[in-house]
Amino acid sequence: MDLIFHALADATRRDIVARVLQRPHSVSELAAGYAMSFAAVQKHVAVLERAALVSKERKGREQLVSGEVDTIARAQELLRGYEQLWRARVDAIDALLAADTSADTSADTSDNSDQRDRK
Amino acid sequence: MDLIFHALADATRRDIVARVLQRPHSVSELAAGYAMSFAAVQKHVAVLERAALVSKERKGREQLVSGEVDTIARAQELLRGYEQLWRARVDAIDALLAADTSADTSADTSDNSDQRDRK
DNA sequence: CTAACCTACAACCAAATGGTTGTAGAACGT
DNA sequence: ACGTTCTACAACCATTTGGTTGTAGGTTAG
Repeated sequence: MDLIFHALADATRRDIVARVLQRPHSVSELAAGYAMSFAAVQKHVAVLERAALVSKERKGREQLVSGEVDTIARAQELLRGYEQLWRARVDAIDALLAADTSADTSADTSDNSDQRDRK
Repeated sequence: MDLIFHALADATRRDIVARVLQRPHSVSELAAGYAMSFAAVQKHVAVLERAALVSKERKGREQLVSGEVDTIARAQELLRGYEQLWRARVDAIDALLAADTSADTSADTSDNSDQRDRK
């Protein structure tokens, strides 16, 4: 997972991912689009490949680079999990507030409010 | 965006994010959970703060660190955009295949296939 | 006031990153 | 067979990163 996010933490690499998701590109085809040496682009592709965000496939003398959407989905699910953690916290606060505003009708509300701060 | 993904490319920092999304923690409270010095955890928090993934708020002599869910949502949307690019490509291929199998009925299908490889 | 605690920041160090150039091997066109 | 093209990899360099220790400033407790 470290590899995935590290690979995405660079604008050039994100641009490469966006390109090869639309259609496979050869390495030199990709390199032509950036103001840096061929070897530099090659290294960026290697970083993406190490993170399984792209895959290379020999096609004659050139190497076709394609995007791996499954890996992107995995990263997305992790972020979604974080959002869920946050949502659970907000829901707990809301429940607490709701119990507070209707405290005059029910006698004791402390019996069901202690399962939210469990570690 | 570089800052966000770079900040998430470390297991310790991701763990910190998960913790403070559930409830705010002080820096020393966070540092107690990891096998490294206080200053190291402080640096990790600084990286997360620079990426706007967490925010600090003075509370007496300690500093409360909270998670910023909006920034997480922004990163998630970027990944979702990548998935959309991929999906558009697959749809185009499907359309191409569908046109291919029914090619004997329609004469030419190449007139509307040139707006997808624009830069 | 003094001691203990939480935080901030600087200096330092080993290792990784992001770029360069150069060399070398395969595959293709003529 | 030969030159060109595409790719891989090594060596090198400047900068950043992730960790350490040490010092110093505020804030709370006694």
